[in-house]
Amino acid sequence: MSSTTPSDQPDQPEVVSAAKAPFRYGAVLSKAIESRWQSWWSEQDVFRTPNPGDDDFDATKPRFFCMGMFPYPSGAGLHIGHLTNYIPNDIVARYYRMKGRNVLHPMGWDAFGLPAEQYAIETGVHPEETTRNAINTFRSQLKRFGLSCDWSREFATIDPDYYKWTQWIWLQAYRSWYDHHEDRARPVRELVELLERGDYSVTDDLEIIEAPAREGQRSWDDLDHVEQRTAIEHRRLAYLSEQTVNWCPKLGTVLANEEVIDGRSERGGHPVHRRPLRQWMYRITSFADRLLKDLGLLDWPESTKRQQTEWIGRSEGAEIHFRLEEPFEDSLVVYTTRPDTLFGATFMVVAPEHPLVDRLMKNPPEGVDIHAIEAYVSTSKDRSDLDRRSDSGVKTGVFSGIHALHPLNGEELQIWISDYVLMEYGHGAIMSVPGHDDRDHAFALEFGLPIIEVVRPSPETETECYHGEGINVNSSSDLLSLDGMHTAEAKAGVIAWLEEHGIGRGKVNFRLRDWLFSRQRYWGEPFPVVFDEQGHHHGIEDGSLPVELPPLADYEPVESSEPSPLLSKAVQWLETTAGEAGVPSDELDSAAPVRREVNTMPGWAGSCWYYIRYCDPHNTDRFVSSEAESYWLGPQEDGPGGVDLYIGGAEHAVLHLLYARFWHKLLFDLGLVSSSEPFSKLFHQGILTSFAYQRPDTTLVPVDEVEEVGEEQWIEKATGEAVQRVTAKMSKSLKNVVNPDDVVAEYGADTCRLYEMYLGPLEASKPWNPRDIVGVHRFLQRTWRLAVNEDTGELQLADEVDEAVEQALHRTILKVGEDIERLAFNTAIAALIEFTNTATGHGGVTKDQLDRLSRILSPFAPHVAEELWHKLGHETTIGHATWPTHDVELLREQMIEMPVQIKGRIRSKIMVAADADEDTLRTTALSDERIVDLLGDAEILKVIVVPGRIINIIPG
RNA sequence: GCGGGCGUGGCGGAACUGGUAGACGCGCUGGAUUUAGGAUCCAGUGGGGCAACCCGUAGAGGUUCGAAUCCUCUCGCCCGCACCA
Repeated sequence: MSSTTPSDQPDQPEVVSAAKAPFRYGAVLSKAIESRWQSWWSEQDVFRTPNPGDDDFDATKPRFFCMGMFPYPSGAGLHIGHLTNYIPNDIVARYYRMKGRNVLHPMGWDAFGLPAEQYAIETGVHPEETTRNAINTFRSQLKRFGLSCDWSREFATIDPDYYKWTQWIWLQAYRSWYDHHEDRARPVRELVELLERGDYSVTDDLEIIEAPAREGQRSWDDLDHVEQRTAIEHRRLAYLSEQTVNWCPKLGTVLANEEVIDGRSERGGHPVHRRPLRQWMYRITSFADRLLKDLGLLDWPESTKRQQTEWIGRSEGAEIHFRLEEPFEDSLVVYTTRPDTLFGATFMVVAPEHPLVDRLMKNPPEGVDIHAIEAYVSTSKDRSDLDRRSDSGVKTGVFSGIHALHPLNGEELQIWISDYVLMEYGHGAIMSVPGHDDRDHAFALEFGLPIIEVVRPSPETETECYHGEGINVNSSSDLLSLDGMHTAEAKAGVIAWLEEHGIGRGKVNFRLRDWLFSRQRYWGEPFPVVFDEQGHHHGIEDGSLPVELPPLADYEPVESSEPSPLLSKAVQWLETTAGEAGVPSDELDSAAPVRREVNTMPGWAGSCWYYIRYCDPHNTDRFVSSEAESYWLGPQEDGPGGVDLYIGGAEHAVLHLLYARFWHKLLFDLGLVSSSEPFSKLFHQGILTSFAYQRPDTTLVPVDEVEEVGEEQWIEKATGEAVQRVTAKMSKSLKNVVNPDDVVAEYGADTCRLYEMYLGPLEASKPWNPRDIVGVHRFLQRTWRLAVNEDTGELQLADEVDEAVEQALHRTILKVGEDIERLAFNTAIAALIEFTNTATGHGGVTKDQLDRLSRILSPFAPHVAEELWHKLGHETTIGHATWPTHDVELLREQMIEMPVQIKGRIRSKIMVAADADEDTLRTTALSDERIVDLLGDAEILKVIVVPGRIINIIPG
């Protein structure tokens, strides 16, 4: 590394008021220091991280890969909340670098997606341009904070060099299937081999089964080309499917389940309607069990693991076949988690979308009131999810006119149609047990259906609608008796009986659904797939990637009830030939006309694997080299591998964080990455709030519409009414967003970094109070003054080591290191402040002490630390200095003060040798003057001695 | 409704596996210095009391020699899920 050091003196401050102390640490000086070192770091490429294979790579060092969730560059620019993500990362990165690790600390941009497109529509400027501008703004704002990122690894998800591989990964899924025997994803060609060999076979419905063909079943070779295609389609991990989807007319696109909250779009809060549509899906459900199980390997916040657990929603129960009455020959299949309550099933309910309902309407049996059914089905179709949810608990429904037979007692059970049963879960049909399920209970009461009690908490206790486990009653027939059994036993009993009679089986169910992956928007990755004239899809060969997003002048969505992908406007682009598009020649003749897929990928696509690309961002041959991948992401002794520390907002708990895990597992199965999980340790930073003003009716008033009229008193300008100051999440509409540039201008970046970390625990939501910033600024000022003469700018240091200062420094080195490792930056900074105060009171620090102090300060305030470091004569960056060591011996105090309690109340304090044994402590405490006085001649029953902690005397 | 988390000075927050509650910062009070300061330095700062001492970690109980920390109930706030059978 070059030793060129910029001039030792900062630019001469210009402000008159500073004339008295031109080298006092303040806005002017901090700015000079910060810009000097920022340019030096960047010119000298100080934080470039060598990769395995590079000349300057040191393979003996352990790695540390830490990153924040990359920002979505918006037109509004960086705000203070972004920094709660990137500053902690930078502190940790700088710390581990000093502790001798190879630190990978990159930055990039999440740049495709809806908000950028909407912003472009609002401003009339193309998203490519607005997004590039926003990236430039974000980059320079972030650099102003002195982040020690390796900027040479920067990329954006909209770079064709990047999304080429996003498309490539999608193709890996498209070309894979899930082997449930081996519990892993495998290439489709291996599935074809299994079918060709006859190990696997195909049913008449073209479903692949993992067993050889049975007598009379057609073999793979007997199927025609289209049939073979269809069979494979049923297995691809990226597949086209006609599904009921969440269509948001306002956003002009469909949305994934994860993006719909309470029937509204997660972004914008627009109503979402359910409608059938043919869309690209990801078979994430195949990974459900592993996504759930492997949470156990992760050092993640419990709340996030819980959210993913609930989202995946594993439940154990049974599938039960109820025979339909004559003339139907088949049965109605239901899923239940309480097979033990089978004797309590008094009717059945199917969802309005259930196939049985269709059959009834097409071919109504005698006596069925078809009009009522049609009316009900059509009403529920029009109702959104939001309307369907009956908060009041009132249930709607209609009798289908037909019955099913209870498998155990032969009773005829009415089959009802109601939208409280969801087609998407289980089989879209339930057995209703109104005695033990609230919803069934409400339905039974509404429509006067029978209720039977079959479980009691104890044999004597009758209850109204008991959901818990207990003892079975009223559960006997000629075929089976469960009476007197406990719930677990009864469940097992029913399942065993069902399996024995072939009318049901134990079954594990998941709430997780497959991931709807297409969007009808412009600003996203195009799918690397085309359709031939028969409508069959063909993946694009690797060599023809990326499929570049065509420039489109008119990307305004048409608000309509019919989804219409914007890319269908790019007529030139979408009509092409197989050869032009890159369809393998053994699939289609190169001259064959094809149409490109006009849907685009959702905003989540690019963020599903960007951490992998950071390891090797400029690779043109592979998405990542295996050397780089296994070094930076490979498994470690203490975890599954992946990013060592990932910091980001909790709002991504079941979106990005679940999707990325899914992609990673897919890549892992295909041997493309070496770890089974992407992020071994995850941390959520808390939200920053700031002052907002509230009317008496609790509505909030924008900050600039409020005037301060006295101490702690504010009025709304427009009305003159008093408003109350509260803290609220920063938002554009409340105009209470803090711009980091303003803080930097007033105090400098080091102060801003320090303040933001000093506010409180990283994970907590905390209020931003500008009044408090001055505290940490003063700390930097005092630390500076501790070592630098404010008139001359020269170092002024103590000659003699003061033992108290030396000991305090060792204690601080230890404390700061420990606190950084547990991400407790607020207490680390408090320790630094304490040290500076101690040193100030003891005549300052020596040169050697300043050397160590600047090193432990440097992760937090890198610029001022770098300045001090160079003043000490160092010529390379402090960022690569080693972390100072602490002497354990020195930390051990000779004499310590110990509290002495009588009956748990502190009555005195004694000075004792730190290593005094229990007897000595007891004797010293009992002979303490005050203790003797207070005890008088009372008998002493007991003395509790906790060495180093406390002595507690219990008199009689 | 279900699940989870959190309630500590005027404010932000400290307090390791139960062991001196209030570290550190803001604010406030007094003093020093300065032509002046929203600068700096020193001292003080949970409440009550002259004091010994008493009371204090949302509230009420409990366990313990000892509880902010563990247990039970109540209240308040925040987050997640929400007809998933």
